This record gives sequence, structure tokens and C-alpha cells, in this order.
Amino acid sequence: MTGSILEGQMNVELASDYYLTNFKELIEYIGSTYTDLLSSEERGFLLIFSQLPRESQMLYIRMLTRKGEWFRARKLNYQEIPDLFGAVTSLEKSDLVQVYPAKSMLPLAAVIGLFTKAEWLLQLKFCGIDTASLKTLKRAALEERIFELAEHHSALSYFENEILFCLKGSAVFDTFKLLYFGNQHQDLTEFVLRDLGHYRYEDYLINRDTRSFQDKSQLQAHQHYYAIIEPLEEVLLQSKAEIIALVEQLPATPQSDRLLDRRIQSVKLRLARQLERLDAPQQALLIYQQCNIPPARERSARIFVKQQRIDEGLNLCREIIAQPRSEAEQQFGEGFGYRTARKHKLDWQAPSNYKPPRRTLTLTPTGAGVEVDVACYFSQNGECHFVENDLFSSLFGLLYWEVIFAPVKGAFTNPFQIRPHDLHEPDFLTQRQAVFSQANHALLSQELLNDAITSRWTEKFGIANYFVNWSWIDEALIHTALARIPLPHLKAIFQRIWQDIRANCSGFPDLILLTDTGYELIEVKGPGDTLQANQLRWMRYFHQQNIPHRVVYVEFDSLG
DNA sequence: ACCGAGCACTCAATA
DNA sequence: AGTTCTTCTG
DNA sequence: TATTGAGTGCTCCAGAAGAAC
Ligand SMILES: [Mn+2]
Ligand SMILES: [Mn+2]
Repeated sequence: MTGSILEGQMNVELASDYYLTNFKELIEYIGSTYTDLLSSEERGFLLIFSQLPRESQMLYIRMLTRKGEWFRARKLNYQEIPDLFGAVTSLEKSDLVQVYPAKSMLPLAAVIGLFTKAEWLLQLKFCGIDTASLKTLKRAALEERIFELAEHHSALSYFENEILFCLKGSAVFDTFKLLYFGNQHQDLTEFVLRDLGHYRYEDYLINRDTRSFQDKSQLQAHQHYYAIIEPLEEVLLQSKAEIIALVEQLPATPQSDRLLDRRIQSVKLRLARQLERLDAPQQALLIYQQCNIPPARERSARIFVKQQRIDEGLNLCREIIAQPRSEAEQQFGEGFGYRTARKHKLDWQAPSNYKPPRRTLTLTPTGAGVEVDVACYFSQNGECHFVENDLFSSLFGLLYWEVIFAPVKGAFTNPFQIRPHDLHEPDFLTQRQAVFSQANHALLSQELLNDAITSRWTEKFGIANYFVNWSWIDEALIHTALARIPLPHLKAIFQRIWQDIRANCSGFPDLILLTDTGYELIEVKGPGDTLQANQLRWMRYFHQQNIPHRVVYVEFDSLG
């Protein structure tokens, strides 16, 4: 079961101007829905670009989708752009590309990345520098050395035979991408992957009169955020001072734009967590106090207790228990509060301590993975499949397909969404009451459910859906599973997913064993592995709902 | 990947 | 001189 | 010995060509 689910439709040929078509589709959307948020430069771009010769448009996009802003003309070889210099001339006139003829003097930082190590060593030799000691340096070290040497050898960034292009206006396109996708991680490759058949997206209704960004200040807030976190990964590797400096740049939280708020808080949590590692708990605490998403309070409580501020730690646990933001957080408050209180001889209610049914199994490893080995072992009792989260999540996604893709205002703004924008909002279902209750009709009988899910399966096969993993679940398995799992069990499981989609799509047991008479959900634990908190929460729920489940602890017998 | 998620593996510190 | 990483492509 | 917590690694188009090691 490897490779893409859509492998069958290989040999898709894209039109030779595919990237121009895609680019035009993107900016057409910007022009039709966002002109009022654009700067004059951005509006100007739309106009100027539309008037460029076709090959100039194509060259511009080629450059946009390559790395960096500086290019050697000789490295831009495209058969669909036979007259490179003709194409670039219009771009230069429109101020979208700056052309630097050979023998120009350029800042070293601009050109350092354009040449290979071998080329730089040659250049160094031309400048009369002895390269013997430089040849063994790694790329990064060599670049450093070149910068030092350039102080006294200005000719290092002088090239006899290189025409260079510098791309302008890439920030404008960044804005367009952000407006189009609503984020900064999707780009033009989405079009290609879709058209190649790697992904297929649901044909949901995109409301042209609803959009992700309502006004300019909202757009600017998102851009500001992305600009600040640009060095995030680097800063996380640096020391306290740099991390704190980055946090201080971030806007105050919580804030009213919920999407942006979550992004900012997630970054704050990461930075604070790193401050903990760097032994700066006080500063971490200050950041956690600006956040209301988990695990901000959990981390704070841990810090308090570590600092022997037991009262404050326990008070925070009480707050968590009184108003948990998730079951996970509640479970933490109860457990950590109990352990801490007990250690200090204080009163605290013991948390529920469910122990799921267990058995141990001794077998010889085949190398395919413990879960597969155990599934193999249980095959003597029936069909046993390694499904983890995929089975129930996929059933959920199939049953509630129409709910997920219902044309609610603002839910869909571009053709590359695997879910509606507001999937995790608390009012998600109240916005979709009618489709929701209609989907639930299928839960009235086994036959209706079977029909609903299998017809959805054939109708939607391969279409991207947040909940459905097409590559791991086959139709036969769905069929048997639906026949064996009683309706009340499925209802209970789906209900818990709806309660907290983000948290409850994970933690399902590894295996499902389907026997002649029924089924069982089995979590496999190899030596040294233990139940994770989310796995235990599901099992506690299974217990309450009489859903058959078990943990199988594996010991290996061949290892001396 | 909506600036990681989800899982198992490994190790160390507790009780 | 073979292997691994990066970049580009459709 | 079991439990807890922390940190790590793996995968997320696929394949080609070039560059780095
Ligand atoms: Mn598992
Ligand atoms: Mn397992």
C-alpha cells in the first residue's frame, strides 16, 4: 500500500504554459476581491503585469518561483522563453527586474550564493589570492572567508562575463499569496500538485463576496506577524536574550482575530518552552501568562512547583479543573495537582485512575513492526487491521462529508482547502444545524449508515478531506467494520470527536480485530512503551460506553 | 504542516 | 569517486 | 519496578540534475 492513491491516473501532461495560467488565476482573484486592500504599488502591479508581453510574464513567474532575488542570466534557460533578453527588457522597463550588465560592481552579499565553490576558488585566484588553504573549507566557512577577503579585494564581486538580474516586487506577490490562501505556507505548487493528480480537492462553493481579510489593518497584522517570525527557527537555536527580544516584538495576546491569535500564541508557547530549557523559568512564566491556549497553564503550574511555589502551582491546578480548556488540560490539573499535594502532605482529590484490560504476549519479532506482528498473531481469531486513528477518523469524515463541506459563509475562500476555515470554532455545528441532523439520520440504522458511507466512498474517492485517509483504509475493511461495530458505539465515538475535533482525532488504538461475532480495539505496546494520555482518555471513554478494548503488552522471546 | 502533528523510541529522575 | 543534500520541475 | 517527564526521530509528490561533502 505505497504511493499515491491516485497513481492510476499517471501520465498527466500539463500545458506548457501551466504556471502562467495558475499565476493569472491567482491574481485574477486578487483583482476581483481585494483591490480595496491593496497599496498603489500592488494595484500598479496588476495593471502593469497584464500589459506585459507573454514571455516577459512567463520569465517573471519563473524567477518568482525560484530561490532568492538574484540570478545569473546564463542560468535562466527555458525553452518556452527563447529570447531571454527580449523578455527581460520589458520587465526592466516596468521596473520588475533590474538588469546588471557584465563588469558591474555588486554587493558581495547579492552574488555570494550565485556561484559554486569551484567558481569562487577561480575568482579568488583571479584576484591574486592563494587558494591552497581555502580548498578544504566547507561552503559556509569559505563564504565567511570571502567576506573577510573582500574588504581588501573589491574585485571579488566583479565579474567579466556575467549578466545578472535582480527580481523586484516579490513582496507584492507574497501579499497576493497571503490574500489568496490565507496563509504563507501554500503557494503556486498547490495548483501543480492538484493538476498532476497528487491531490484532489472537493468542489465546494467559494463565495466571492466573503473573504479571509476584512480590512487593511487585518491584513497588515498578519503580514506583521509573518515578518516577525521570519527568523523564528534561528532564534530558537540562540540564547535567552535573542528569544526574549523576539517575544517582545510579538503583539499582545489574546487578540480578536482568532486565527492570528492562535498563531501568535503557538509561537509564544514554543519560545517560552525554549526559555525553560535554557533555565529561564521566570521569563517563560511571563510569556505563558500572556497565553490562554494549552499547555500555557500546565507549563506555568510545573514551573511554580519546580520553584517550590506550591500554593501558586496548586491554585493554578484548581483553576484548570474549574475551567479546563480541554480534557487533556483537565487530566493534567487533576493528576499533577494530586501528586504535588500528596508530596507536600496536603489534601487533594485522587484522580480517576482507569486501568484498561490488558494482556501480555510473547512473540518473535519479524521486523515489520510490533503492531503488525500482533495483528498477525490475532489473525487466528479473525480479521485484524493496523488502523490507528485512520479508521474512525475516516468513517467520521465520510459520514459527515456534507457537514464538513457545507457552503457556509466564509468557510471556503480558495480551491485548495481540505477543510472549512472554521472547523475548530465552537459554533461550527450551530452554523450547520440542518446538514448535521440530516447526516445523523444515517445513524438510525445499520443499512442507512452502510449506504451513506459506502456511497460517499465511491462518490468522493481520493478527494482530500481533513478526516479521511484514503491510502490506509480500504472499502472491504469499512464494510466489515460497519457490520461488526454496533451503532451506539459509533455514535458515541463520533460524538466525542465532535466535542473536541482537534484533540479527539488522535489516540485511537493501533488495531481493530473483527471476529465473527464482534470486534475489539487493541493498543499494542512494545517493551518500554506506555500508554499516552490521549490513548488512555479514549480507553476510559470506551469503558464508559462498553466499547470492547484492550492493551496488549508485547515481550520478545528471541532476544537472549 | 495553517508555523507541526502524531506516534514510538530512548533516557533519566522519581516513588 | 561514491553518497548525500539542495534546488528545480511538472 | 512502574510511573512520569523530557528529548529524539520519522513522514508528509516524485524524480532529475547539480552541488557539496
Ligand atoms: Mn500506534
Ligand atoms: Mn501502540
